[in-house]
Amino acid sequence: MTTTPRQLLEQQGPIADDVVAVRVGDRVVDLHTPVADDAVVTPVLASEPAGLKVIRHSTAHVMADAVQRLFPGTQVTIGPAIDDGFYYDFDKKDGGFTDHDLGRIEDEMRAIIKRKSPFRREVTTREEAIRRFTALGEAYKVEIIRGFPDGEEVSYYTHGEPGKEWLDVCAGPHVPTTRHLAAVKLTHAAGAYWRGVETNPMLQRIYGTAFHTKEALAEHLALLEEAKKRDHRKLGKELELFMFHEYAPAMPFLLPRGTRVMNRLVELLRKVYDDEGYDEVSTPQIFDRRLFETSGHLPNYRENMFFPVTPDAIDELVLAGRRDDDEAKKLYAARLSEIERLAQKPMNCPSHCLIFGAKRRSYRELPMRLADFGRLHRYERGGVVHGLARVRSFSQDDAHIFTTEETLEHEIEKFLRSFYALYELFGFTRIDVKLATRPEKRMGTDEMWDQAEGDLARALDKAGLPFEVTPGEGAFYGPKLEFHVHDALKRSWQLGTLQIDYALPASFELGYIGSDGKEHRPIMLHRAWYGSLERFFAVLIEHVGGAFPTWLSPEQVAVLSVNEAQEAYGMSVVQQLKARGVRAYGDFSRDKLGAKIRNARLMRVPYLAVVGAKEQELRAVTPRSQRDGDLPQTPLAEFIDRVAAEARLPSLPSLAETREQSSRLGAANKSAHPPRKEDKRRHEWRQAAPASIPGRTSAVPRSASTTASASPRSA
RNA sequence: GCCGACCUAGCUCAGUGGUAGAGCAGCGGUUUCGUAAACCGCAGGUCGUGGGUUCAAAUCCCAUGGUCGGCUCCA
Repeated sequence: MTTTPRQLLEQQGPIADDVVAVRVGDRVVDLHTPVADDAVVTPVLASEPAGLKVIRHSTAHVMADAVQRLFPGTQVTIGPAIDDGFYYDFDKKDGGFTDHDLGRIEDEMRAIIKRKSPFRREVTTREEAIRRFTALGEAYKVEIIRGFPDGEEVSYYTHGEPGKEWLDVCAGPHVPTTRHLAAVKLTHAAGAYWRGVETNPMLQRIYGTAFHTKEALAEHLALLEEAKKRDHRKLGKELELFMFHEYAPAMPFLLPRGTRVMNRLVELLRKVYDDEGYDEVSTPQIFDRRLFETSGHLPNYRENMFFPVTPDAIDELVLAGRRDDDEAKKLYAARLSEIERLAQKPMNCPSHCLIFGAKRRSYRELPMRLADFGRLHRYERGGVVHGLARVRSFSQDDAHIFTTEETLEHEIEKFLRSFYALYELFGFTRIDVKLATRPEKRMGTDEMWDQAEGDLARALDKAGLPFEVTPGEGAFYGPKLEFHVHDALKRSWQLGTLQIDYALPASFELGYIGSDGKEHRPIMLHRAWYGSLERFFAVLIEHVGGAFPTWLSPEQVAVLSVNEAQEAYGMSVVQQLKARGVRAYGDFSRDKLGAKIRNARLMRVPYLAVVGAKEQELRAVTPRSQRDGDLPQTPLAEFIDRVAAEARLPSLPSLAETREQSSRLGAANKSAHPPRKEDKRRHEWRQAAPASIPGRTSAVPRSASTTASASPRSA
């Protein structure tokens, strides 16, 4: 094979400037990699995703080159293209890279790019490559090459002026020359373990991004800025939804406005629970350790648990420690173990097993669905906590379903249908499904795991849901279905989950009497739709940019007076709204109307109702909607009817309706609610389905220039 | 937990060895005003905390808490 794609393309005519590689079958290769003489090659353009990937990977090489020029002695490791850019990991002798360093590196990269040197590919033997990189002092590269099978060819790439080429082991492909690297930006530096293993040395990673044009790069950076404005931590502070304090790190305080939203989220679920046969329970926070020995949490989950200690236990330990005789040493050891006598619950499942096991159960009681909004505490290491999305104290829409083999499949189906109906209601359309299989640390037999993993995979197939298998990521008691949704900055968070558990019913020796009069063991499902309420709240805040739909909003109407003469009328408007269950407040301060509007808009109040002299006289209001802007003056009674209707808790479509939906799960952007019958007047209000969240259009204030761009999906 | 950065008034941020600042919010007054910020004044900080260096520390050094970006780990 001596023919290059460049030659093949040239036979078809001159090669366009923006061709960075070619596609041969499924492979993307560069223009100078030899291919079969009769290969069918199609150009890969700089602007298409595959082309951008080539550009970014090539940029990573140039960055590594720049780093080694500026910081001699720094070793290179790996540097792949990733979703929105690339990174390269370095072993730098004296600590990490500063922001100042990043600027210098970027300048150096521009200088390298300006020289327009070609990327060249060479092939050598494994042994020769090892010799070559050993001579360069690149220990990590040598380790990588040693990992290749014996006798395998090794390709490497160079760029740069002759005699000063920069060299990297690499499968490619790369752009023809550095000329194609038009727009480059280094974003941040961070530590990363070599090969991602915590016990390996910490390397220094630089993240960057690159595009085919400067305009595309600028657009991407603007998008990131826009996304940062939706960060739930920022909005949580601005909108007074929640706060943190260093006296309770990573444990959120939900403020009045945030609590109102959360309560609505829970109210909605309680209604669904009623429809679907769940029974809510409430269980203790602190247990004797024996519970978690039985459940397997102590052997498998201890590192994530808090252990409360009584003052007696501490005092006795201190006293025993003060004495210095043999008996005291024995006493001390005994007291020390007492310290861990109590444990704060990290999950609800053990309590629910106790409830199930508390009396003789009949098959007639199954499926038994126990729901629990109880607060959980999990010790999380300092570096992993993240706003409301990863906390140490949280609650879940947790429920455990005790079921028979026969009804298991039906229960899973029911879970999936309601899950998708719920998420569609909130406007989440991009949901990644993962099937997490048996971890190393686990309970139960392999047969149980085979069974449970198979059950879940079959249920997904039956629902027509594409999913990814993540081996070893399951819970210690059973495999998990995980439902992941992205935040504003495209970080993916697991929200809902469904887990099949054969292990805990066995550990707790749970049983029920079947219709045959014999004792049988139930199967347990652990399930949550929202997952952690706090995390769901975080993702929801970012999804809607702080502008909640009316039914969820902490305040639904702000009544604004034009001047003090309307205060009495305004107060009566607020009272009448409240009487109809609408969360309303009045702003009768001496501010100008413009200022009142600004304040209410900043707090994302869905409806403003302006009352001036005209409105007072006509018993009317002039509304303005967060979503639709100014609305015509409306009689008060009509306004109240309208808002009260929109403020009501939405209902999930019935199971029959969702059956149809579940067959098109993942279909984008369809409203859960068909448009209602509208009369003329309603039409003026530009009715949208009240329950669906307009995340893509009005989630950020209208004044923002790139309204749609803040959506994580549109990037 | 690891690597790096950051922490100044309620919030957003200036201030890099020599007397702690601004805007907004708050409070007091003036203004009564029609769709995104009226005007004047007042008050507010042992510069996260604890040590150290120095004649002198918000500023330099060490420790510690918290936060942020990643890594690892998870709802």
